[in-house]
Amino acid sequence: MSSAAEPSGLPHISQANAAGAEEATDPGEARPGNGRPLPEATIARLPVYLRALYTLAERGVGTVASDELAAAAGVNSAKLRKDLSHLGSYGIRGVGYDVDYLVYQVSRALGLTQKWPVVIVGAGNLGRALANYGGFVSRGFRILAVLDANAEVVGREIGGVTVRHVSDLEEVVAEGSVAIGVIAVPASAAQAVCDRMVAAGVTSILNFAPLVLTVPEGVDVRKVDLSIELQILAFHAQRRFAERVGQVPGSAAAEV
Amino acid sequence: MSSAAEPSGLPHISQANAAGAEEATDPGEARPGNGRPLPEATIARLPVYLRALYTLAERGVGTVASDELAAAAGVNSAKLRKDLSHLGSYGIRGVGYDVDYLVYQVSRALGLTQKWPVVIVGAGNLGRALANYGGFVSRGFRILAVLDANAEVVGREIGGVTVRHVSDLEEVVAEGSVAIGVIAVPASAAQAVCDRMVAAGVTSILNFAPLVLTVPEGVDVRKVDLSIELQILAFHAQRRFAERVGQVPGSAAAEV
DNA sequence: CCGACTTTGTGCATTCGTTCACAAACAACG
DNA sequence: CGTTGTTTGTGAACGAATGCACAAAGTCGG
Repeated sequence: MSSAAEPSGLPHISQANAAGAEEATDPGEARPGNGRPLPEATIARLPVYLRALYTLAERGVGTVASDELAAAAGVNSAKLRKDLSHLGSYGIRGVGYDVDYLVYQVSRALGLTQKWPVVIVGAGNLGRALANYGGFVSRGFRILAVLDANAEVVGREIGGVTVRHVSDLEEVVAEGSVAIGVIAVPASAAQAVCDRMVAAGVTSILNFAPLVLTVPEGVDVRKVDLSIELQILAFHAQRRFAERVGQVPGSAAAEV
Repeated sequence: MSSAAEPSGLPHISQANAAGAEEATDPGEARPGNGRPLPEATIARLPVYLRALYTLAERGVGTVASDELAAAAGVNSAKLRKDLSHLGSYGIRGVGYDVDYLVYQVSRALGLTQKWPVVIVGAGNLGRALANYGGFVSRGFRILAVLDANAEVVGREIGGVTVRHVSDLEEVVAEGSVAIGVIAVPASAAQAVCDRMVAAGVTSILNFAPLVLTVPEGVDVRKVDLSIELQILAFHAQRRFAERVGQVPGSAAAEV
């Protein structure tokens, strides 16, 4: 239903595919879709585009112009075009982008055409939220195991898998060739879990614990801090109030 | 409270305070600690510094050099110094920064010297995780209410407050002069909750639902997407694997 | 009181990211 | 087949952020 219908309107797809620009190094080309560094800022936005594209596809939209997609993703249209241009030339001038095709290209660029096995350590509220999170389970990732140190929760089922004890970490990583680990434990336990992950061979770690992890060279750590964004929000709110009142905040909320 | 003792070692504090650079517009000065725009990138890092500072303070550290603090926060020391210099000149050359004093200054810059009342909508796993999250409750924020549409969870206690029905949203916002709202509901319900928050007078919204919210001018929305970081991680993991195998990206490997 | 030493704060160069504005490319239509 | 209209892809100007490297400013020991 989505956008599989609309075969006649997409001559460029077969063309682009037939052109052989898919995998092989395109000689004479400015190698746009292949071995270009791909700016970090662009990488950070691709997931947003991807989500917007999925939404459009579900709604049955077959083709989308950069203006519309940009609006749906909440960015400038010029920025969107430049971002996508780094992946390659996948649009049709005068028409726009084919939604399904772009979904595929963005997914491929992000490395989501395969399903990455993920292990989550920590089955507290956050770990449970992650395991049940749509964006995790759906495209690109497969939760191989959820681990916890608390014997209380071991054995329960969360997000389709049964919680195992954290002592199984090395075993799980080895068995499933897990490269991505998610840390959703309290800050006090995070570094230890991290060390064990690294020792077991995990090379990419997503850290939700509020502390800076120390890892050896070659291991990629990204952190999501639930409170940092809130603090940034507070900063802007304060500034807005200060402007309005002409004073430091305090009149509005502090007295209550 | 840890390093509150150390009165003799801080001659500069009284000096800085006495200098009157605290609140009033300092004439002739380049107004460093006052009405300077304060770069967005700096704002985003201040919470990280603040956390590192709290950790140091708990450990009883009274003074810290930019190198150490930078290491604890995971950034370059030059960057740290430049960031802090935007707040004012709060270090002592040859010594470093007083931890407690810097905690206060960073908190003040972020607007966290007061406790912002926050309302959380959505008492699922994520909402519960947020309500129990240390960084939320501790300094700077006070969870005024947790709301949910599910009658099942209404009445339960989460993070020190009793869950109320989402229909009380307007009432809660008005009563508590709430300026910050957190959305932790499924994507399908998020825009509706957002609209009601805005209508009730909330001007800062932290969105955990995986969609782009539409808000009128003057409302500040920030989003935390739990899966975006994971996807960025996947990208780098893919690139690393591809390099190792000598597949797709050839330029990166060739450059090294 | 002075000289050696340490660490901050910042001017400057460079890199990275954003935005504008427009030519090239394509579809649509007569 | 040519003309018109639309939208992409990108060169170029601009702005923001990073990192270097060093002078200024302070401490500390004698």
